[in-house]
Amino acid sequence: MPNNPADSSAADPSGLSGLSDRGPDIPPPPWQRAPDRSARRRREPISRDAIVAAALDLLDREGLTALSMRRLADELGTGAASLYWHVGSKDGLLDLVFDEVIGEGKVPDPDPDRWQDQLKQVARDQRAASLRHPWLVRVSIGRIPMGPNALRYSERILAILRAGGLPPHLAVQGYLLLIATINGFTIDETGVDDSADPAANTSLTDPESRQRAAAVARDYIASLPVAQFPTMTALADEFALADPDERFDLLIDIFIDGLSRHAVSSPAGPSPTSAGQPGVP
Amino acid sequence: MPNNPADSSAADPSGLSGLSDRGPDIPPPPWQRAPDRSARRRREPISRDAIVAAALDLLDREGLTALSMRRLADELGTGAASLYWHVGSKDGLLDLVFDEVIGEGKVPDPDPDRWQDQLKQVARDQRAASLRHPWLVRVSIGRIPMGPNALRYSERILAILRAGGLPPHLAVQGYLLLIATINGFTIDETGVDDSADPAANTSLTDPESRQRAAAVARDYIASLPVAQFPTMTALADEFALADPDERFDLLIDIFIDGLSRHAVSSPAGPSPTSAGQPGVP
DNA sequence: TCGTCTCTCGAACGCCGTTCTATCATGGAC
DNA sequence: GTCCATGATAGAACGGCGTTCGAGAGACGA
Repeated sequence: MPNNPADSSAADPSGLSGLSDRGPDIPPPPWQRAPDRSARRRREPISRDAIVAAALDLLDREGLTALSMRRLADELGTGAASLYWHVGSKDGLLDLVFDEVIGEGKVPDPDPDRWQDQLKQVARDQRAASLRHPWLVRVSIGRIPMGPNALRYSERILAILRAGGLPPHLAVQGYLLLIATINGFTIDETGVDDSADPAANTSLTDPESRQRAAAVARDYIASLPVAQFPTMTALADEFALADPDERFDLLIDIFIDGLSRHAVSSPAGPSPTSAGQPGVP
Repeated sequence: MPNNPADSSAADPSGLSGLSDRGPDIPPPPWQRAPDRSARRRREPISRDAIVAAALDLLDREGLTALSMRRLADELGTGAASLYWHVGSKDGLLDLVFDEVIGEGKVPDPDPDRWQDQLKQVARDQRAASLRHPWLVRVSIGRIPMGPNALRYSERILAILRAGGLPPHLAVQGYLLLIATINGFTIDETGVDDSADPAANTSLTDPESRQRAAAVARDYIASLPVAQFPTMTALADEFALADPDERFDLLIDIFIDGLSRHAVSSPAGPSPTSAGQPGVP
């Protein structure tokens, strides 16, 4: 009789479910741990939200390359196969994680007089989020943002563009281009990969190591043959002085100013109420 | 050529790599074929250029996911381990492939009166190259372009910017932003991945399937609750009409026009000969 | 002839995403 | 109280990946 019926009520209440390990009364060998199942069993059923939260945590802690289904399952104290019941695939999981992070972004209610400043602030916030989660842009690459949070996000940005007087066509084009422009800037700002292991995420946050890397690049460019690279060698210092914050501000200034000038010269009716939508004045 | 990348430093943390199976002097059993080695031996030594060419061919034919070291070695009639003697790593190989493709791009000699048109043409050419090689932008992501062709490419673009009268700082910033902007646009234009297998690369080239995908997106957006998404539902048709060519032209118009206006309002001396470089008038 | 150097490559290591399948726990139907 | 459908877990395996190791083949100068 393999199990004591008195104390095993939690583990095996049916009593003799007996089978699995063949012989009727041969106890399972000690080296293959069949028991203790009750300890971890019914730990509490992992939920899809818990998986997404753990994935987000793991991504922020160790970066994109550290996220594997096995590793994530370990983090949750379960097996990799269990995750597939909840999220379908790794790509599906990344869909959920992406939409979760997009939900962090706050977009203000449209103010027609300040639409350009509002857009610039949205752009800065988006870049800040991408620096906070260096894996974000890379995850977003092949992904059409159609989660609920992404839709809300798009809705509010488009509302700002329409409130600013941009005609429908230019509003949509401008929105798509704004996102693409921000991503294009941020994607090579977020380095090769991620924090790796020992808080070595120096390429982004630490200004000193960035300074050092810039100096190396400058020295290399300056060392090129002048006859073949007259312009670059003359501009070598400028490569070292490149400040990402300043460059990003320059980019969105160029973009939003240019977009607004295209707006006034657009032939389409500038009245934003042409579509009869209630939320946009 | 003394560039053997194998430095043979300790790569086995467990230490005990030597063991597994083989005995000291047991001859190989006849059923495991040691011979016929002479038949394929000295086929002709594969070169680094041949590897790069084969990788480029494989990428263009079947896309980024199809490129693995094993697959590429098969393509060359050799073993995967052989490639590592020539290219060091897959990443090193991608460096070479990337620089090879960058070398395709032709940048005109600077014409001070036409610098904006010249830059726009460079941008269009770069986008065309990224559509011709849909894997290009994805390969370029974590990669600092420092190969010989990339340096020549940068030199010529910077020469155009300087010839246009942009001060040194703005020329470098504008160059970096131009590349980032083009990449940001092209990266989500080149789809999820690649041609996969049966000439199914419909997402980019075939206008009909793109039309159909746009119609699906429009219908989905139009089906959203109007109360929650007043702006998006009103603009649903615009999402279907989005023409990438037109959108790209709009983007570089906005960018180059904005850059040129920043140039004239810049405090730095606009004389392009201030650095004493011979190649730029 | 010998030794050294360049180059090839089968085998293995440790990872990956994913699937199969056996199993357990639970709760409603009878 | 018993039975069964269902939700959920997870070990084992499959095929593939990048990379390394070590044995060896050929070329070539001494």
